[in-house]
Amino acid sequence: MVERAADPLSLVFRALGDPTRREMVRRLSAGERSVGELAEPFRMSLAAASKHVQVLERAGLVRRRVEGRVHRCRLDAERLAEAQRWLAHYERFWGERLDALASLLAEDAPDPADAPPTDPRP
Amino acid sequence: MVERAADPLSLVFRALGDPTRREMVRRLSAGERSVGELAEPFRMSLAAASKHVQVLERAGLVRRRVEGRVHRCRLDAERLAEAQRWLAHYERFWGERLDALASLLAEDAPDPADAPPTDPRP
DNA sequence: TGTATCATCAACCACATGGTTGAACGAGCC
DNA sequence: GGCTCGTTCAACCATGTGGTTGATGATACA
Repeated sequence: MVERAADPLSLVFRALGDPTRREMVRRLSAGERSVGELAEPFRMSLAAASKHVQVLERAGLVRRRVEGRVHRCRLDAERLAEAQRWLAHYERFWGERLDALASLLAEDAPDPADAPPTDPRP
Repeated sequence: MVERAADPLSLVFRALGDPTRREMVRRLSAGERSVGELAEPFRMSLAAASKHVQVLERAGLVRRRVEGRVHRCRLDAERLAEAQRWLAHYERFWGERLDALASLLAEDAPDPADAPPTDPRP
């Protein structure tokens, strides 16, 4: 096994595949948090929480600003948006309502082929 | 380490965190496919592809109908929609345009608190 | 009946992941 | 200087993941 390229979209989806990290994202959506603040609600060591933050950071979901000895994290929603755009291609399968939304989106992000995103094959 | 509850949303995001499986989802969006057909584009054994299909199935993204000796798979988009709804709570972070879409959605799925989804804490 | 076909299962391998503890590092503060 | 605080690092452990090969089980077909 080799070739573990880890494309950005996979990193994002995998990062969101853990409830601890989703909760961190949720709390970051209310504003900046230090690593310690992010760790606080969880019954786990600070080191473990720190690793979760690193996963979010490597996925591009979180940016960090070191300020003295505290690391302040904030949400970077661009990757979240990419994940949502990937999912948006399948909206037509769960209702017309969302479909309308998709075409709204298509206006400012004109999608050449209206086909689902062709994720580069491995 | 125990307690690996594997909540549905985590299963969905983790299932989507692999390009092979995303490509399978993309191909399923064009219609039903047998496991063999799903495996065909990939340079991997049928057994490996079959495991990918099982991951999608356990995540609730795929449903399977056994018909003689072939297993016909089709996309079940409901879980995709759940993932998209989770992401939709963060739309306001990447632009007003999508925000409008979110409020459209809010009409038929009135969100009691307009706060981000509070994923049950571990 | 035999034989090919579609798919899974079982065992295995290498590496990733989520957690721990203890040590280390860098900043602030007395 | 020396202490504390916020955070990471390193080593370790158990389990999950993505792949392989070979055997097995049904089903279709000659």
